Amino acid sequence: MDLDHTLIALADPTRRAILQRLSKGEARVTELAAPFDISLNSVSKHIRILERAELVRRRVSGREHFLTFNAAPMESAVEWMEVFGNLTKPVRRFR
Amino acid sequence: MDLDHTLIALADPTRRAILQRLSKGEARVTELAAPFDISLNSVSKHIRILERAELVRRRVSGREHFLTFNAAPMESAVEWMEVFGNLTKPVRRFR
DNA sequence: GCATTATTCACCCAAAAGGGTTAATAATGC
DNA sequence: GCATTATTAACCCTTTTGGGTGAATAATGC
Repeated sequence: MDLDHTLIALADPTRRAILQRLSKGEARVTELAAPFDISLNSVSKHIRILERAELVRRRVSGREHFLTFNAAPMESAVEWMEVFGNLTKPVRRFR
Repeated sequence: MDLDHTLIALADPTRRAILQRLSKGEARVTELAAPFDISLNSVSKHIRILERAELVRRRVSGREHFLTFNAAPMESAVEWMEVFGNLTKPVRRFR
């Protein structure tokens, strides 16, 4: 399910940090990798997982890959959780 | 982080189904396992992951383990996502 | 053309996840 | 006491994850 990909993508602190950075505006892979003490390659793999979840979109321009944040899947996840939360509250019928 | 445990726990469809069931009221391990075509043991492992995230609480009474849903971590996760979502909207200062 | 830069690909590795089976433990009913 | 029931523990197996390195590809600057 989509929700799987979204939640898996969000369940890692490095990926959440990448999203935090992207929420401030688009960035290239190298820029995203800079603050982390892991290889560029490793960051690239995280980005792929974020792309699979469609939380990140890629625009290639020449040799540069610009990444942007896409909130939609996160909004779906929130919605799912909120519907869920309501299930736990008793439904008031015929009030 | 706690958020890690919460999101990891939520990122599996079997575990979400278990939570759905628990949102309707407490249940024993065997009752939870019944609808799934996987071993009792496997369900037991899923429950452990849900407990680690504190999405599920356990009350042992004799040989029976009663499990209940605890929404708090999910609410934290929603809150995190909503704060996040707001980051993506430009801040309006001095209006 | 050629060195440089940006990024991915193809591997290797260890740890965790998700599944299984077969004990082991613990409480219950008689 | 003893069979039954509820649950976990201890293993095994495969796939995924998260990390690495080094090579390959692709575009740029000159």
